[in-house]
Amino acid sequence: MVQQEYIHKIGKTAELAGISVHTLRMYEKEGLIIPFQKESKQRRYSEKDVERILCIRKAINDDKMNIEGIRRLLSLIPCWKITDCPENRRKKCEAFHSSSKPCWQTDCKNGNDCVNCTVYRDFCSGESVKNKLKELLE
Amino acid sequence: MVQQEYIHKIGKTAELAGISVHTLRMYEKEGLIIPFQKESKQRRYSEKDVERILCIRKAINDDKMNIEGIRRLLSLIPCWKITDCPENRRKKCEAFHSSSKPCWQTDCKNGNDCVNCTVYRDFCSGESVKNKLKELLE
DNA sequence: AAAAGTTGATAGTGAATAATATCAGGTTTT
DNA sequence: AAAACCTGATATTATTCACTATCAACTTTT
Repeated sequence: MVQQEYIHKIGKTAELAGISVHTLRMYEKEGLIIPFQKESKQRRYSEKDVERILCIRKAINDDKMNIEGIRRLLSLIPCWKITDCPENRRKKCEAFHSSSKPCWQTDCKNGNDCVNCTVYRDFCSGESVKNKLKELLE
Repeated sequence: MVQQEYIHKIGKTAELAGISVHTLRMYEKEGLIIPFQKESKQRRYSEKDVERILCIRKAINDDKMNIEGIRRLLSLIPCWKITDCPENRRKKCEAFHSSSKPCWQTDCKNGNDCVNCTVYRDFCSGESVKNKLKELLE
């Protein structure tokens, strides 16, 4: 369905983002990005993914945050509110309780594919999270 | 009024927190803590301040966040909602717009003394911020 | 008057971090 | 069949980070 947006292979993506392939896989292991993966396990990235990677690099290189800090900041995204996660599901959901991992690194009980989930897709910086809070808190 | 709780001088506080006096002043310059200051400019710390310092040290030593990350995480506290900051005041307030500095490091238009403000006092970790978000988002 | 505090420098240290590189053995894509 | 990918190591690098230490000149507390 949305698969056609995932056009870049990892080598091209790394080139576009100005980093090495290894670093890209590292960001993934650290929970900062989720690529689309084909059945063959090969990764594919969209233009939006490239933007996200650049956003993360900005946080690291310009803002001087470390990866742990970025991950914990993203862990504050109120996924339960954004996805309207019902109370009984929240209770059991690691994502709701954790402040050390973003929801897409947990056992999120919302059946969505995180790659296409708005909670993952729409946030990569403190600014984007804060803006969402302003919206949600009226 | 609340001044009697600020009982420790900087040397004693550093000792209680297990760090050097210099590091304590560094945390202050970095925007992580605000000590009470007498007219003579000498700093005084409460027991709660000591706890806050230990909380910050936990984030650094155990969680491996860096100071920039902690500051930016604290910048997400929805001060405007907590203090019921009216719309016209928000507009002009740096704290409302910034995601790089906590409100107590900005020109917050709420006339409160930040040392005694709940926005400063009640939050020192991602967990405490997330818990507040849960409360405010119903 | 001595001890502890103040601001504002400057310098140094050890550990951690982000990132690159490379190897191996295998699979997928082109 | 060659190029690019995969997982999973290991090693190395340069930089940054948090922190300590020390100096100076001055002020406050005890």
